[in-house]
Amino acid sequence: MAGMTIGKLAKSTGVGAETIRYYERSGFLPPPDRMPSGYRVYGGDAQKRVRFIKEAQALGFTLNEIKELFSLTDDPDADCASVNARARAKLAEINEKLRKLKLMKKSLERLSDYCPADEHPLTECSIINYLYGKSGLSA
Amino acid sequence: MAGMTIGKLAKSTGVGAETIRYYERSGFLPPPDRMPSGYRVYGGDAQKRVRFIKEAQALGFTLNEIKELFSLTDDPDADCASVNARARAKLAEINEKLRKLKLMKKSLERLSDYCPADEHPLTECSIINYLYGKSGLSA
DNA sequence: CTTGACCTTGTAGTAAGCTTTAAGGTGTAT
DNA sequence: ATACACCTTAAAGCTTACTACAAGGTCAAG
Repeated sequence: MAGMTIGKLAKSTGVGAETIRYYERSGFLPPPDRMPSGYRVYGGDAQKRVRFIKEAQALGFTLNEIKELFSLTDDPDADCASVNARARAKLAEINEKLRKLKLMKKSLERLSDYCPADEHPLTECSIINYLYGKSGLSA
Repeated sequence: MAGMTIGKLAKSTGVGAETIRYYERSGFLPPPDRMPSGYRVYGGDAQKRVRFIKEAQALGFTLNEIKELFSLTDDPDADCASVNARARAKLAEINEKLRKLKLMKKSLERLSDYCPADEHPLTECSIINYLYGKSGLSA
């Protein structure tokens, strides 16, 4: 597990080596040890941290929010409740996105179902007319 | 309705004047007439076009897709079916986003419900442990 | 010892949709 | 005639999460 180069870490975590360097540059990963040649050397901790990032991203957290989660894990006063609050805040965001997407879906479905989808000219297309504000075509 | 300056058009459509200029620069709005001073002058067509953009954005279309819709309305051979195809393609995209967000939501809800959300130290936090890949809890 | 894969740095580009800045000209109300 | 809001331009900046150079140094295999 010890002594990975950046390429091995990248492969073992499913990201590109450039991404690892980007994470380091941006403060999402701590600067690793170096070989005499200057090559970065990573241990298991780095692997865990990258996996943490990937899992959190899959839950919808941005990199900056993930940095906050890391800060929490470094804070001896932080507790479960503070992490849970972030999870619930993210959940609220996701629910809001879901709400908006469902509205889009409904409108699009209604428009699409109503549209005959044949060779009607666009002046008679209910979708186009809707987009123009339902009051007729000008262009 | 005739003879609006950019500020009036912006106000009447709910966007900023800079946004109007940006739309023009990027080819989403045609270049308007000018007053002798160089001020842009807009009529009702511009208003309709901006509203079209806003409505289409609310349905999830990107500006480039909206430009395509405008091209269709300028194409005498375009018919209802070609517009409907775009609406259905957008619908498919939205459904895919909905699917992913619902997965996130489910995972987050499970993690958050399982977390005691009290003063437990983070080493015992099920959310953090899940993110580190240590937990028996599956998302 | 040579080949080729891998590593280093810094810089810049990508997507999308604006927003801001700087430096200056115009229209109108008092 | 003097404020003051509004207009003009080109260009850069913002956000997020990378991705792609360019120019060079290093390591392992054969």
